[in-house]
Amino acid sequence: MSASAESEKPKSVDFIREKINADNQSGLYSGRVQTRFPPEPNGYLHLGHAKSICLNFSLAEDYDGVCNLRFDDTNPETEDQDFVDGILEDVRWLGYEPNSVVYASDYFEQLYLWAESLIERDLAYVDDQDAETISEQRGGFTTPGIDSPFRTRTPEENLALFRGMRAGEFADGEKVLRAKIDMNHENMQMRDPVLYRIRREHHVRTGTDWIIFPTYDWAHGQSDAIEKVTHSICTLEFDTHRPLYDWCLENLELPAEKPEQTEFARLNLTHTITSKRKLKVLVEDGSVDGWDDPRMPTLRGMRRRGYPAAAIRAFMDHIGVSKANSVHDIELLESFIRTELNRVALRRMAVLRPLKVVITNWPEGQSDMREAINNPEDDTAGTRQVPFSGELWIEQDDFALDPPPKYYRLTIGREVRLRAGYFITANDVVTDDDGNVTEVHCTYDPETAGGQAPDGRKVKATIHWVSADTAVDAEVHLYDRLLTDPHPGSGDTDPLSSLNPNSRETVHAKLEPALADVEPGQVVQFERLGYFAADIDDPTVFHRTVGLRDEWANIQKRRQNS
RNA sequence: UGGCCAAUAGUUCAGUUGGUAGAACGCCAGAUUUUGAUUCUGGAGGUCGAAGGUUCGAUCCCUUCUUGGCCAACCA
Repeated sequence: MSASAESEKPKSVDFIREKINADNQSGLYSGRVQTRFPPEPNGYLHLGHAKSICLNFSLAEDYDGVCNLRFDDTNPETEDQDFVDGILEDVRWLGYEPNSVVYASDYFEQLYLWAESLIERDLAYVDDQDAETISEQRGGFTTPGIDSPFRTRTPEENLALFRGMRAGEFADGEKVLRAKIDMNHENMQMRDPVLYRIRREHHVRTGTDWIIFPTYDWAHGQSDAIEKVTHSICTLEFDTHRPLYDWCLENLELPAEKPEQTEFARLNLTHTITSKRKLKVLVEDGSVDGWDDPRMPTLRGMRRRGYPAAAIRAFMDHIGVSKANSVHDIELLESFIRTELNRVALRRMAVLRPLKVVITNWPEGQSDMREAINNPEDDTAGTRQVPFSGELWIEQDDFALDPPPKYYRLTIGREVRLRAGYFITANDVVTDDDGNVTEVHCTYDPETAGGQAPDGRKVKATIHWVSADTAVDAEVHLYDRLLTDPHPGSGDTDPLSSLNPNSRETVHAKLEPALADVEPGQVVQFERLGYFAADIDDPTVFHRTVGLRDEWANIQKRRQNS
């Protein structure tokens, strides 16, 4: 996974690497490259975070640098230990080991001291007004702000008040510390932003030690500086915070060269939302089974679904980084999933919608073992024995009484191959009262054991099957897009309004016996159907990770459209 | 409404220190195939958002416009 291994042809350099190269050239950080992934532990990680993780960690790898995982735990209201644990687990699952795991809350004392030094230099003041008033005074894009009546307090007064805030002399919300910058600044972020607020809330790590908490703007750049981060990568919406990021750092004594913030466009995918708030709604209203539901774009959801971490990394590497807002097609991600799984997944046979086949010339009561290849892409995967008998399950789709044009599969009078088995010819059917086929009667050719005819005759189709007497029953979940709208939330619609009521279909499948032994979480290919992941908790349940490319489906679609 | 960011095949991105463009995915066709998969080969598909300007020459530089995104939380 190292940069040198996969960059045979000179890969074009993105704007972030361009900047790093320039910084290395100028010696700004003496060649050091340090990044960080800074999630707030208030939810589980999703695809959007994955882009940031891959970017930050691969930057560190490429430049022989360092990347930390830093929990931005500055707001005790929403944060939770479960999220801290879950995030660390997810980062490791994605394939990255942080240089160290750190917390913004580790720096609360330093941050506090720095705030006092700001006050001493008359660069910050305590404001007694409430949030609403402060917001009103901030003005608008075209109207200037208004100075707070408390803006002129002396440093001595402010220092005493700020210490009182820390000591618990004031109620929550009664006072805040604000930077003293410019209430007329064209950038709203610079109109005396709030640096500290009082919040008597239990903090996951500091408990009740602190009742004043730094805001993002006061904590983030300084945390970067304390850790000696060189390149602080964040998403586009923080670009207007950059002047504030710089202002804070320029007014403090730093332990190293000042880090610099660079913004990139976040990842958007068709049919997908990556808003933590919206995902939470889905979890809470029961639209999905939880944060790790296989339909969720969370890392836990994708893991349960069977998405290989390597495929997610390859996808992120492929889409690259830019400053252009973009919506990637989820099919592109899926193609990376298929490419990876095609390489590594064991082939097995499973029938999702079973139709009984009786082989009328099969010797009564005899059973047979067929040898099947485990993975044609990987010789070392070997073969396995699959039991065969006179009663089989095949896919309902693989038999047609009245076949459409170009249908290659089984129909009356036609011979097809059972994969790794025999050639069979359909002769007759049994139907129920409604005329549905419930059983197909076939004859097999004993000469075609293994799937080859000695006389060299060919068949058009090879279909999969499972012997009825040894079949393993399983519940299989088939997934469709969670949201039918390719661009959920566009044009002021509610992103969740296109929730697909049929995003999960459960079928009762028949599996070959070898599938009773899969490991929890293991992904296998059900031949001709797709890739399926054994559930992490209950490996008798399978989730369809992604289907195979399906030329037959395209043919039918085209026929329908014409 | 002010500021910032962006605009190149159907989609997402490369690219050209200014000489009219490439990849991946998708689509189509052929070959191979005991998965209608994989693999391989080929193909279709672009007035490089618009209008002006600078230049021998602009997709690239400049101006204006258009379109989209973000920003006015004691969230991050």
